Amino acid sequence: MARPTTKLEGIERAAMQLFSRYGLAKVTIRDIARKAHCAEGALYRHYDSKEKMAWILFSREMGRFGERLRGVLQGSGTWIERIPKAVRIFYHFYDEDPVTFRFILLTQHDFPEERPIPENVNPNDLVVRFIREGIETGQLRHPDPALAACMVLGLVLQPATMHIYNRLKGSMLDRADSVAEACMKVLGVDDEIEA
Amino acid sequence: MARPTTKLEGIERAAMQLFSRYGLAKVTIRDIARKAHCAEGALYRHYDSKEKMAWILFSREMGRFGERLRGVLQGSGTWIERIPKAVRIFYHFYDEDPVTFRFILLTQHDFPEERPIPENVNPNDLVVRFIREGIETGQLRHPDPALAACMVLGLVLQPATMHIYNRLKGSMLDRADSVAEACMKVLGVDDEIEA
DNA sequence: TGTACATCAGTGAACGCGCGTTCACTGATGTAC
DNA sequence: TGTACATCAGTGAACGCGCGTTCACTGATGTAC
Repeated sequence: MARPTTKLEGIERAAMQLFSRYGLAKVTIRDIARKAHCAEGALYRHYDSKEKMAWILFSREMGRFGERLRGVLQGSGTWIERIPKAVRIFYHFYDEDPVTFRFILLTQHDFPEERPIPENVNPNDLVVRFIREGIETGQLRHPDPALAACMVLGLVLQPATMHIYNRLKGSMLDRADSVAEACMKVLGVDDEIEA
Repeated sequence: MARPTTKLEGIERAAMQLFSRYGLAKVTIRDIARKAHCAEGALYRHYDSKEKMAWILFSREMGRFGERLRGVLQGSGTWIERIPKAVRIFYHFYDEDPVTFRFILLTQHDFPEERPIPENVNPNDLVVRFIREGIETGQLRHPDPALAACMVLGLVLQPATMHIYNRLKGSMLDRADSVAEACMKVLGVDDEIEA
């Protein structure tokens, strides 16, 4: 983590760190300003309000991650190969930038329904679409793609959540293959690589 | 849902409904009092503070659910049979009392570390213990019980979370067997009942 | 080059709203004798 | 049975703290001529 080069960068970094640790509601503008070493008013040179700032940060980071995930789920390689790749995207992100990952995970439910995550970066939608593709191309049979998507997503996210609360320790990326295998079992595309 | 018979009951019901919908931070004492048709001061005849009230409600409901889950996970029947039973406990609870379920799911991360869920009702701990039992009795081989527990728990909870946000509709209990099957696949105890 | 003006990020004291909480009071119920 | 007192849930106006936000001001940078 390089030192912030502009005030704005410092404000955003401080906000993400505090939000990811304490949640939107418990963090005040003064907290952010103090951590970013600037005046409270500085924040309002860049954002209309605390709530809008939080949303802008959230949607930007969620957007970036969603793009990466989409790149893999709709990318090259066979359909099955993309599953472990996708899990690795999640856990690589978690290991590399835990602050941002936790920020996304913790604050995702704090925004009202008027602020939905765009469909083409929403992980749940991306996974649903991926599973539909698997069904259409005959890689997979499943009566309920929406349910299958939730299950697989929960399978991947819950270990990360538990890592945040110290129930799991160490690298998440090291667990990616193990989790990916579980995903394939759930989807019923377990091709017995366990040799 | 019968009508509340005492003021306290009405306050608690109103609080749970509002908390489960908007989260702890966004609900005010006035909101609760208005919904419960009582004065704001009434709340303080029963609780020291808003925060303590929330914690008391949370730990009570989590405790009740944890007891039920423990009853199944440590109960009668073969080890494998307890898996679908446990999933049904979750989803039966969700269908029967969505307000309480959502309240637990939504507010679980709002309490500081000084207020941990007791180990013998914490679902994650219960599942870890259940999986350890499976390993010890040779029903199951798994290198990492903590990880397996997270995965299975996520598998079960994420569909409920998605139901809250309207990505899934209808009965959750109807999906219990489907989800239980996925759990067994993840754990590697799939005994091909798919006849 | 120098002068005048515009722009804009940043400052931090001040503002004022909203919230959790308090408190003097009420009325109902229970208890002692 | 009646009287005196204690207890306690409930009331709602009032309090005051903490917070998001504002605003007059500063200093740096850019632009026109």
